[in-house]
Amino acid sequence: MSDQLTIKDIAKYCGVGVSTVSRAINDDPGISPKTKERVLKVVKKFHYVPNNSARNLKMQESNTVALIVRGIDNIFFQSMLDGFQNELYRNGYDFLFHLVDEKSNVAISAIELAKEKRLKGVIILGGMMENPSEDLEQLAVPYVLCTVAHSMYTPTPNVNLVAIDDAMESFKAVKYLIDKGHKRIAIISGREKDYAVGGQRLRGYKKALEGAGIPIDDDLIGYMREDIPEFTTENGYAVAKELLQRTDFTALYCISDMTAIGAYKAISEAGLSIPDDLSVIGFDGIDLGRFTIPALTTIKQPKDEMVKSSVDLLMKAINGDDTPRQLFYPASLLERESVR
Amino acid sequence: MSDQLTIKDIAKYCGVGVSTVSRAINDDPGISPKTKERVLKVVKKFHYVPNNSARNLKMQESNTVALIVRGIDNIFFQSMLDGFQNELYRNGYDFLFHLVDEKSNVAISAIELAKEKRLKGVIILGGMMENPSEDLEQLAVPYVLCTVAHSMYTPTPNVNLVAIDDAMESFKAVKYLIDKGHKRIAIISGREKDYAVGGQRLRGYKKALEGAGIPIDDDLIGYMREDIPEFTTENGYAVAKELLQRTDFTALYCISDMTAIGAYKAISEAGLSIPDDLSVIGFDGIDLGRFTIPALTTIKQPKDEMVKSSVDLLMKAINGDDTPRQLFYPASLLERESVR
DNA sequence: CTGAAAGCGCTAACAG
DNA sequence: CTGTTAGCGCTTTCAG
Repeated sequence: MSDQLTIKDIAKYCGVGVSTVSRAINDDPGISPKTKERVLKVVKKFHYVPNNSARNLKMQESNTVALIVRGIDNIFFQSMLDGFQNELYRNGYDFLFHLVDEKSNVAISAIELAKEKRLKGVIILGGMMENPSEDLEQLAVPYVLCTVAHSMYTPTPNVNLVAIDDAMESFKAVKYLIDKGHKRIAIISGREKDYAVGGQRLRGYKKALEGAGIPIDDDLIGYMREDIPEFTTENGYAVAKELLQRTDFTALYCISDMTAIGAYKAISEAGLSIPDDLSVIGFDGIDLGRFTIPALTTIKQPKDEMVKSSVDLLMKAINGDDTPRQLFYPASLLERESVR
Repeated sequence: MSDQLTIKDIAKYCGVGVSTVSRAINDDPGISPKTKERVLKVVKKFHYVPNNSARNLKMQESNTVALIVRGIDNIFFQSMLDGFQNELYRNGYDFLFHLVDEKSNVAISAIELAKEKRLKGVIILGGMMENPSEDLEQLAVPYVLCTVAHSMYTPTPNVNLVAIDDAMESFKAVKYLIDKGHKRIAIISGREKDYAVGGQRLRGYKKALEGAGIPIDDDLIGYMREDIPEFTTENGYAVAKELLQRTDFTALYCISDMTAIGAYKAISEAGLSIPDDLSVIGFDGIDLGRFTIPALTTIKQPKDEMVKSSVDLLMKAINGDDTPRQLFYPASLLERESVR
């Protein structure tokens, strides 16, 4: 717990100027190997590390792209992190992961961070943004929104966007169930007031039912409980339990894999078996779904492609291409063992 | 994508000095309400956000404590995040979560971050540190290590430490199995070269067996595969499968709950049933374990207490108490349904 | 109550 | 090759 070392201290100790120290630690070619070695030895000896605030402040630009995520609990997003990091590295950029807490405003965090770190670009992952181009107007660097939801009736915003069509994919899931002969299909949807991802997926559910001439029964619609974190196993368990007590059905559509895993438990406790008594389909395609018993049939989001093309879009934008693009990727039906 | 606004721009636009703007945005009392309002209106109008690098550089101190974690994949650590954040807020500190990637050195990241952000304190969560007090010598602020492992034979380091006794708790798990009458008990351990958490837990396993006069059979020891991320469901699945093919046993001890979940799958695929044919016990006590079928019996780490006392220790240290303490918490056996 | 000016620690001209 | 110095954007004395 010694006092804070600065570049000056190192310079003084070595009997050189601060710029020489700076050159040494930054691999600047304009320094003699001897001096460099001498300086670096001292740096190491005292474990000197430069102050990044000073560095960031001075540097006109960095080589860093930040990935900003709100809330860590989403396991689907977590599984994309590595991909982003690698893809960015591959493109020669440093990667900065920045978590913003649930209460904070993502847009403002992004703007702050961009200034602070002189970012080259920003990728925002997940969450919901009503007016991206407006909220992010002060974001002075290129950015792309990856699976950022906007509310149902907002026209596609004028920004770089990578996403899936939640309503359509949801439709696909339910259609699949219908094609399998199911008529009474329950859903574990998002929160009742969710007009973003949850709302869209619920919309797809209703559309599929209507398309097949099956009347919508409100008893079959379960909304995630407000008193339990969203999209969690626990919430899925609680809602499935309610559903099971309230009414009958032969298939259950869970708008996220994690909630489906909770539903498994409720179903098992009800003495029912999957898929013999009840079919279950999930959404997301997380790895865990391979290991549930039975393995979870689900709608798999093409996360690798989404990661890759998010980065590609950002690279384009960084390199001066200022036409924003909206890329919607098709998800795929992953048939495993939970539907019959 | 306008140009970067600085405090000067705002000052100029308002026709005031920069210090006045600074006072306005920092709620400094020494400013007339009128001017303040006028300035803030302009700030809002242009969506001005100050540059944190400049701010951090200038500020002599912050009010921030950082939580540093290496690698996000550990679901057990994830479940502690919220607790840390709340506990720190409750103590009046800002919370900064900082993720360092697998390749980087946690100690250096901590030192850098402390300088950059003028941190008040640091909590390091998880990972492994051979010589904490040495590696962190340049960390100029108080810190505590929470569940940071050190290798088997290192004496307890002279730092603030909150942890469980991995070997002892592991012993407890295996002892429980033995008391239930099991003699052939397999283990899914960490990587073969893991001398930290994995090694300790393996040690506890061996000790329990020896204590009961059961000879150790290397065939019963499964090491996590090197080609699959550690402590994952996938790894648990792969190792359990190998174990099942290689030998017979009536109980399986998995040193992490996530790997146990993978083992469930392998066991199911082998046509065996839990706990009738095979008992399984995990380690960690993650929420998911409640929802597996059958619910997972496990050793539950007292994470809430560990979080709270990590923060307490840090508060003490920040307030001048410079006696480092090592707190080892007892874990508890959580009997659910997977052992018989 | 307000503005001018110093300086946080660093990098990058620039001059030697 | 090396040292001196300006200045990144901000907060904070210090005068007014």
